[in-house]
Amino acid sequence: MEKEITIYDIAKILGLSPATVSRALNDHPAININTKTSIVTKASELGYRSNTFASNLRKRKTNTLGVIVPRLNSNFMSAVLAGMEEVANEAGYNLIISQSLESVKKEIANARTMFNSMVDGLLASVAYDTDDAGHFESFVAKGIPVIFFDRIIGDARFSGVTIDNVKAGYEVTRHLVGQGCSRILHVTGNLKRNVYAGRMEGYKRAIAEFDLPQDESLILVTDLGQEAGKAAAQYLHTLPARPDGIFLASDVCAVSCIQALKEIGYVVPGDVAVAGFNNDPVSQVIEPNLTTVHYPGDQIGQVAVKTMINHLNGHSSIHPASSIILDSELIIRGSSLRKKKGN
Amino acid sequence: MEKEITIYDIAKILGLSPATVSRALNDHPAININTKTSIVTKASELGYRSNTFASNLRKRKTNTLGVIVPRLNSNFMSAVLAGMEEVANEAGYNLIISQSLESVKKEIANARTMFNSMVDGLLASVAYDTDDAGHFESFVAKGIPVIFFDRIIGDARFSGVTIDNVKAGYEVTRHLVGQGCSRILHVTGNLKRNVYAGRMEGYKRAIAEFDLPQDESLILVTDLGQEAGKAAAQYLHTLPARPDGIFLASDVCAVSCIQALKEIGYVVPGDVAVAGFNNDPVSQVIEPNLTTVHYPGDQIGQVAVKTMINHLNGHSSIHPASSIILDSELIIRGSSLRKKKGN
DNA sequence: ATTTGTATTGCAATCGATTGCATAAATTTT
DNA sequence: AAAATTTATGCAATCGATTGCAATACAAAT
Repeated sequence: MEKEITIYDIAKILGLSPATVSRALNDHPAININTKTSIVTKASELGYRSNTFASNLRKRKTNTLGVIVPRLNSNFMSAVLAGMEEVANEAGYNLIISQSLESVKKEIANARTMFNSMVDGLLASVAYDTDDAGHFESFVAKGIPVIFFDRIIGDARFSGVTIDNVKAGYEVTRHLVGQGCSRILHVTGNLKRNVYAGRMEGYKRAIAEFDLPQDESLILVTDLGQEAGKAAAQYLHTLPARPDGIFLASDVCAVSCIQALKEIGYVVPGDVAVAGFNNDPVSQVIEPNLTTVHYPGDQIGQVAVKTMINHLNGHSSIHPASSIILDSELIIRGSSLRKKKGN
Repeated sequence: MEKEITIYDIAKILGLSPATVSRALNDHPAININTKTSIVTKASELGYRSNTFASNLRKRKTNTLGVIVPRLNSNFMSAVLAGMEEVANEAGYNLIISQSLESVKKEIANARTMFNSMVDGLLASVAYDTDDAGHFESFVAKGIPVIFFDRIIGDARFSGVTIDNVKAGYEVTRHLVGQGCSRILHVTGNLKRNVYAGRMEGYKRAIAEFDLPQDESLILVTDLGQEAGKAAAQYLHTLPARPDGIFLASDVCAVSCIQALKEIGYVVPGDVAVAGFNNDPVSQVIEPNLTTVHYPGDQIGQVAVKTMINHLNGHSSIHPASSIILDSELIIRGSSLRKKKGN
């Protein structure tokens, strides 16, 4: 554990002042090119590395972004993170990542940690049950930008990066209708979350537009887990007026639902057409392949971080309230295809 | 952007010295209980937050662990990260995560960044092509612990957390043999990596033990991607002496292989029994369900971080060279089941 | 030769928290 | 009552890098 080289060491060796060394290493224009070269050379020769803490302490900036997600281990989220990491890394920012495990309590704790770590900005996708943005107030108060992604909070003080869930939900439902479905069950998640509320609204719009039954018993609020998928299949089986289509707000849930439906004896899409959401890898493995909505996780991550960094550099003028809406895409596969033509 | 509260502010208000305030906030035993209480109260009243940089600068410790992974967006890796985050968070450590995208060059750059960020310890799973531990030397030199996980480097100066890949590979192969397979194709990844080399060695041992053909044409080195799975199916189809079993070192690859096999017209497991590795979610969706090895990602992550933190706290005495081997488990499913009984 | 300008470099304070050592006050021992 | 402890607090240096404001040197202009 040898001692670290500091700018003082370099200064002493070269007979210069620490100030000059510091400037040279930061490529300050006022330093003579020869001096600069010799300093840089000597620095790398000695294996000098800048002490981030001293630097951060002085500059009051951390070059670190905080990220809070509900869960790390979902296909979608890891795509988001991969996208974030890519952009952040390129711009010289580090990411501190934490997961709330869908618990508001842990989310609050994580936010506090991020706050105390003095992140330059915060990127968050909120937990299932989060009611308000109280735990993000402190960031606002200190002028630290907060950007929500995917699961955003409808609050005028934060911007968000997401897709048009209403439109996507509408398109899925319209597609099912186009395939001849006339009673469509919608399986969704906690409606506090924009993503699920939006998809449901899209569903309802399409239902209304095509004069289909607006039956409350056709909407099932669940946790969208694997069990929920099975339960949805059972539920459908018990309904007197049997639905002939299901739109589930998550692929993982949709897949287990299809499995359960097949077990009960239904034919997909013959008896029941099924559509999911997310374009998870499992959607291309289940038989029949699952109709779904491609959800650009990596793009969401990239855009969120890009927006954040631009904002930190003062290069942008995003209104706090503005949201960035990325394109999603309906992907039609076997699980809903009953007709050869049309959509 | 109001100004931050510092211990000096608190000291002034309470008529004490910054030293006392600092000690009180760190629960130093020499501080009077009443003094301590009043300081803590006032601090939270003012919304004081400790400046990590000043603290780190003085303490020469960052409470941050660096993590380098090949890719963030795989099911296995996100499980690992989730496990890591859980343990780290609980112990008050932050994680800085970066991905090499399977590129040695990026891995080297990431290592340098981590080094310059002065992480207290480094956790790494190396890229496909990484040949040596050169870029981790600097950590060793500075006495910063490095722990590899999953894809470890066989170097006496680093410890690692992984599973017994040889044993797992052996068990998979033995199982296939037990199901009546007599020509088993093994599809693997870059053999520089212990995980693939180990699985292959296990495969070879079983092959030798049961006197099956040790044909080099039965070993296929690929990148284990989806395309590789399809290619493997095609390859099998072209072999004059048709294999009746395939052991692929990754589920994702195995699943696309099964799909391609079925497309060509093979019956799984009737014509060809298939086994994968990782227990990825897709293994339970493909039909027939895929026989695989459960790979405890979250445990690997948890253990790696626990080991690291114990080491940092001086609580442990892991020899640098020692490795921690976690249990894996053969999970038998339809894709390899030809007989009703036995394995 | 004097003034003005320009290019480089240094001085010294600053960013907050920590900690070894010293001091002061309160308590106990002799 | 004086001495020895114990308890509680303060002093001041330290951790490295940054930066506004001089200061110096040398070239150009008058």
